Amino acid sequence: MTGTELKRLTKRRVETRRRLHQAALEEFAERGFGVVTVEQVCAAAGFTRGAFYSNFDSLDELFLSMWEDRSRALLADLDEVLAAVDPGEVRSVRQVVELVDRAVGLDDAWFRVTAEFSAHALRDPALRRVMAAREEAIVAMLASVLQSFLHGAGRRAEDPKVLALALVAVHDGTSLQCLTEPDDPRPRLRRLDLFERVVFAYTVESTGESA
Amino acid sequence: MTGTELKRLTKRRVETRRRLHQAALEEFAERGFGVVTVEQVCAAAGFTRGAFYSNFDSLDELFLSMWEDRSRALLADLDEVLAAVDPGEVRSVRQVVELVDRAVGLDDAWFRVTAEFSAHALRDPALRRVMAAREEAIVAMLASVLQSFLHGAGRRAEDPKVLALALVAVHDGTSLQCLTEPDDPRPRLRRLDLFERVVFAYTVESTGESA
DNA sequence: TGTATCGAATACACGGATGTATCGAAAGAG
DNA sequence: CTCTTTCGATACATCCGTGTATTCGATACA
Repeated sequence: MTGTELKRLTKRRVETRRRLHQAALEEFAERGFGVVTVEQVCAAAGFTRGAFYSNFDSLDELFLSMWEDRSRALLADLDEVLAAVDPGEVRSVRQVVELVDRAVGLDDAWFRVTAEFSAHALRDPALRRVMAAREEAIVAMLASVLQSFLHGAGRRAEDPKVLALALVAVHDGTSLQCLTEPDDPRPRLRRLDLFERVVFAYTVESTGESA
Repeated sequence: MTGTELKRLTKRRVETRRRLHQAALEEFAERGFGVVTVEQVCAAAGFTRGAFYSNFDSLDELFLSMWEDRSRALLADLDEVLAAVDPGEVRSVRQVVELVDRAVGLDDAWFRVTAEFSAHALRDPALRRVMAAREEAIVAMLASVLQSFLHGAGRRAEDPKVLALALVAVHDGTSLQCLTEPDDPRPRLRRLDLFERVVFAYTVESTGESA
């Protein structure tokens, strides 16, 4: 695996990469990138380094690949879950907030890994672009789904994207607070409350229908 | 420097530690913890590793020491700056927000280093406590100073600490957005806007005086 | 000024992670 | 079923960072 030459993605290869991704996620979450060695990831995946070097050039590449992959998967999941909701059943802003919060979830391992990814991205323009692209995708999805949910709650966002950006920022900031005090339920409650107030702050009453 | 034995802090020692702290901040911000070696930090500080091992046990210890030290210094600065403001001159929420935002600033290097510190803290209970303590100090300071500023703007927070916690979360989340797109001024503007709306969302009109 | 302590420089030994080159087994094509 | 290709395992050479033990200069103190 040298340079940018594309290897054919046979079934075996795909499976190997999948297991390495998974192992990388676990190891990086548990011990942290920069501490974990190639060999540790391989061991956790049940391989030797031969498999690794046949699939990736460096730990950095594996990290990026893993993060992008899982990032996509999570976004797709979120999209699916929210698409399955009947917008007609949403009656209040509080409901919207709880719905989205539940759908997003709060995965400790993933947040840890993402925190480190962010830290790296702040130093690497290429990674920054990756992060920016992902955020844009989230914002776009949120914006559209929020608008349809808020309709049922009798509200309308003036600029859905700005609202979505605000919610993402709040999500990031409060996640850190939640996971810094993992045994304390209060940050979770404050988070929901803040979500709700922000939604109100960026929406107006939508004249027309609603409860 | 083995174990927890306390070396007497002579002038020379203090100066050496200061330079190592400074060099660590720069190197970690530039290249990232986990990539930087002991030797690189020492070189950046104009020392060899002898000085390092005479003052610290490991890079981790230096990182923690440096972060705590600077963290304290920044908080003290912030306190000083805000204490110098005449609360009587604050007339609007917008002014409060801009004041605090200006005082906090947005130091790229410091944010990078803190991002990595957070990532580590999510894995290490001892570091988590350090972070929590610092957050508490910030919140306490913000809460008190906000209350006095808001008074001039004709508003009053029901629970100043909750407001402060919300603002800290918003600050963290939006900082990431700002530094992810360093050349785009819009995140900065959105940030101020979000601050302002959150302040309104967590305060009520204070009957009595004000403009 | 002489002496003792302190602190940073230097030298060295060790471990361990990386990446490559080679081999053998398993999967896939005809 | 055979032949070919692919891919992971193994072995090896190399490099680099660490931490310690020792030295030597500087600084404080009497």
